Amino acid sequence: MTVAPPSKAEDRREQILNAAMRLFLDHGVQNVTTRDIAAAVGISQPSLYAHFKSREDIAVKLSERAFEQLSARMAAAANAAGTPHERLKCMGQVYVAFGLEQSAAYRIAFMLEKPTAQPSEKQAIHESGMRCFAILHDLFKSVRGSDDLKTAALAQSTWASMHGLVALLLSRPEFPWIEQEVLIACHLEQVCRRAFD
Amino acid sequence: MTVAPPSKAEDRREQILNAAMRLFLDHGVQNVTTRDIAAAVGISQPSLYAHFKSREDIAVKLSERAFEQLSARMAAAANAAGTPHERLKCMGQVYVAFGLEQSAAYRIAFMLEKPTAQPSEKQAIHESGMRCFAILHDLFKSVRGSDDLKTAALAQSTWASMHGLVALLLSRPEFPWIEQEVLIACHLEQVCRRAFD
DNA sequence: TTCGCTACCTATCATTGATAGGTTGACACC
DNA sequence: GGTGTCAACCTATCAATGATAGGTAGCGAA
Repeated sequence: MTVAPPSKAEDRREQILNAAMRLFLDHGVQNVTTRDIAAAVGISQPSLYAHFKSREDIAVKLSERAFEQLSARMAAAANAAGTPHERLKCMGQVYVAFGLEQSAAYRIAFMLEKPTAQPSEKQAIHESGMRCFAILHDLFKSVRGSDDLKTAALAQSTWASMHGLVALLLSRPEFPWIEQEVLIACHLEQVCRRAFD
Repeated sequence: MTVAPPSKAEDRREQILNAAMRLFLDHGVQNVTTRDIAAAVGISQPSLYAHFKSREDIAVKLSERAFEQLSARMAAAANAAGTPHERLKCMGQVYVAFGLEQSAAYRIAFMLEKPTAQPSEKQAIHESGMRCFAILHDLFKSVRGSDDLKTAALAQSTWASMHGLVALLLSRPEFPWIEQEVLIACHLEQVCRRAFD
């Protein structure tokens, strides 16, 4: 039967994704070639195309996978105990920590210029991000008890502030930042204060 | 005398920069080739290398030039009349407007992954950005009357929030944003409120 | 004229992402 | 056993791209 062929192909796919993620993290998404990835896996470069449609496809799949983790962590923060203010702050901590840890995935999702952006691939990564934002938006809707323009504006503004810190820390590591933990704590405090007003 | 040779070379350099900026804005920084730029100017592709060290060098020069404009606009906002809160808000408006208008330069400066980042080129763009941040930082220092850790934290946090909005609007144009002007106004209001506390 | 310099050009690389087409080995079926 | 089929992989090769090598037309000064 063809019920459950835990095919070697699926294993290879995992190997490729793992190797690519490691290389992306170590050398930057833009500085890793398909030949690098293939060599890390131990196969020829064209063999990658038996498992993925393109180089970008590998990156997109990695990003989707990472965003499922982020969704889960954000949902946990949203459903945690505590005041809405505390939950929002927790969500912010989770978001920033995710961006810094999974920097390659975060870059792919939010910081890379769209190539020609095939609707299909872009759509997938877009929906991953949408699910994450929806969790934040829902928190604002439940706290404010409505879904008006102001609520959407506050949620989008809050997201922008969270993203800004992650994006700057990733793209300008040489900047004379104050101690990172202090900066993150201060930023989240500023962002969350009166966030729902 | 070699006093003032308003050489044709300098004109060509300007032509190249102008053509490159237009192409970067129209098609995205990553989707423009050196051949595209050369064709737009009407010269051969290798001739570009008589005026610029590399493709990235063109991008860096464009970015530096744009950041001088930004510095000037931010300085004007900092020295304008009004309360510190008003001046900060004005600076935010200037910053966001700049990022959206000069999106190619903004991307080059803040949103592109560093290649191997030659110290020389990276240094130049880094200093351009530093000068802009210094204007923001000075406003915080003068308002708070000190230059302690908290002051630096607030200034860096504020910058991150500003950057976040620009970066997200540029990188996710397909997101269902509320009306842009409303979002920007709301975001600046949130960021500037109690910014100095 | 002849030097030398500027601003170009054509020809050509090496590196990439991607495709074409063939080969191997395992398994099913007669 | 022979034979077909299929997945997984390979080598060879493209086209596009950034960058270099080396030559040349024009022009002003000695």
